[in-house]
Amino acid sequence: MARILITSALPYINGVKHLGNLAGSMLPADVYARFQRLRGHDVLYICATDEHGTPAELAAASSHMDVRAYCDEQHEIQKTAGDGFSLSYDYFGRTSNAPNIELTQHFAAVLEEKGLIEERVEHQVFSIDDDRFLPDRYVEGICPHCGFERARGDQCDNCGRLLEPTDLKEPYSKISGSKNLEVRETAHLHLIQTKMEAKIRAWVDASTAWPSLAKSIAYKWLDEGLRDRSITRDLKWGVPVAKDGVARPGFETKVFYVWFDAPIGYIGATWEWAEANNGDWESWWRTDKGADDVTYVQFMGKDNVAFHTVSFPATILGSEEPWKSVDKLKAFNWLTWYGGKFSTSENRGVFMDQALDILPGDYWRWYLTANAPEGSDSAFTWEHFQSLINTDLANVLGNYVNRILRFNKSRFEGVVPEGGEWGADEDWLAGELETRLKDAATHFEAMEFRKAAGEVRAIWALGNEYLTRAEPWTKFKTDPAAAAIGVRTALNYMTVMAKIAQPVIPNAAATILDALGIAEDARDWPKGDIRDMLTALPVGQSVEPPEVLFKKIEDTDVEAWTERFGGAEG
RNA sequence: GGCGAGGUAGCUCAGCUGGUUAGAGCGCACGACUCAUAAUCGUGAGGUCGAGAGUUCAAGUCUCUCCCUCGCCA
Repeated sequence: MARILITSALPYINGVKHLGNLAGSMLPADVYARFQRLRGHDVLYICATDEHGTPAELAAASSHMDVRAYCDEQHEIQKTAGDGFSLSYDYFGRTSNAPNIELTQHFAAVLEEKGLIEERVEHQVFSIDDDRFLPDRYVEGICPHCGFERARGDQCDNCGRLLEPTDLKEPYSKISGSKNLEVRETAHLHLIQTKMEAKIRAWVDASTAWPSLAKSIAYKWLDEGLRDRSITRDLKWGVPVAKDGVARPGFETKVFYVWFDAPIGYIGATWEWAEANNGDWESWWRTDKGADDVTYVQFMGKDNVAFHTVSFPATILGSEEPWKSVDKLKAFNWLTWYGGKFSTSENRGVFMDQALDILPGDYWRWYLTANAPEGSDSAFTWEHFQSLINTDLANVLGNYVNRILRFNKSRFEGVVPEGGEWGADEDWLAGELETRLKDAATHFEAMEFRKAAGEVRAIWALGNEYLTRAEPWTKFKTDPAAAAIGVRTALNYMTVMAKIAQPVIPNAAATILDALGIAEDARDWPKGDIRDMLTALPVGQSVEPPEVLFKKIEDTDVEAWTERFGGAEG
């Protein structure tokens, strides 16, 4: 039994995530976690909301809420949405909670001891009316180069030149529009990443279990040269710049910058899990305290790769403490909406809560796994969604369950029938299943989700092929015993179909296993002798057809959803 | 504008370090079957791999140029 630590990129607190976010980190992490649990491994799947930073403050302000209260509310909303998709976090924590605050302050202190943090004075724009320092991109004004009127403080959208906020003519606050600004000196802590470059490069070189997408992004950053980056901000909402409860002199009104404390949240959330479950978080994160046998797997979208391959490692490696660092890293491309990006304002795309309004989580889980944006960006379309759901879930899987259970009910009184001899058809089925089962496990293990889903689908289809060969409905007329072996094998096969479906569509799989009377503790990934697998159900056991597993998506549904959420014309 | 990703059957995508008749699923056509959610099973027709040039005995798979799409910086 291996110990596997799994984290999904932390969703930002600001609003419910859309399907692309789900597809690119939380869902595949969950599928992988479920698969590894079924394999009997000791899995810890951790996620959390990333709560600090200016966007959270502004969103709270526009909702006329205290930031903490806003985050409390949003955290619950995201937790609920995750539950709706059956995301099986062992813990869904918060970067604003005490463990993360303590850890963030700890890392800052240790990094400073190692000479990797320096205090430097910067000039930043302060908005008197907003009563706050403005991040560069929240200052706008006229570009000194091209005269564009809404240039940002970091760069001009029109001519593309990089700018400093102080370059802008007639600058104003993007937050309030106020022109009552001034430049103030403010000291900030900087992480001296330049000193870490060689160490990080060596670490990246040594990381073999990363896909090319992750490696190339990491090298791109390293090749361009790391920069020393500010890790504090003049904000109220965040991890206080303090040590042992005492604020650093001159930093009483400053907090750590969100990019520094967010990834530490993986560890913080594990600590939260430990407190809630009487667990030992250090045995997962400290290689000197038992984590040396842990395999750590991270899931993220491609926008997050640099933070996980360079920035966060700078923190971890820089501390020179025995922290666990990532072993396997799975990065996803974008799920696009008809080839373009999801957009709230333009009514393009579906958000997690809306998706659940329409259909249960399993439908989405199947589509997003079978169509995961692994090798390249992948386009969501209603038409594609409709065809995958109807074919794979309703017709191939759902109909199989229905046809065989109903046939069994009308011909064999709804119990696993007795009689008949294992024959050539059963040998054929067992042979096919043996290879496909291995392939499916291999693909799940390798985190190749499209291929894994494809193999699962192939195994489902195999059930229908077997029935075509066995044709119990024909044999029943002349030789009920011959029909019985067909039905009995088909029922046993259904247990395999459902068990391997569990990582992707856990609820539907549970419904099927319930119908077959499979005990909760007997639902692990199928293993052992194939023939045993296909003869395990006790003869005489009652099996009842469940309600329709998956309803079909009608053309009228697609029309209505296109109208509501956008589509080809959106 | 800079950077990145990509352009492979009607659609969504696979194609590792170049090498037999370029693959899958969906869709489509035809056939079979009738237990089942008009479901299922079988067979088949569809691409010369964005365009051009080059390297090579051999290129979708390497090089260059161009066109287009998408994303990030914004």
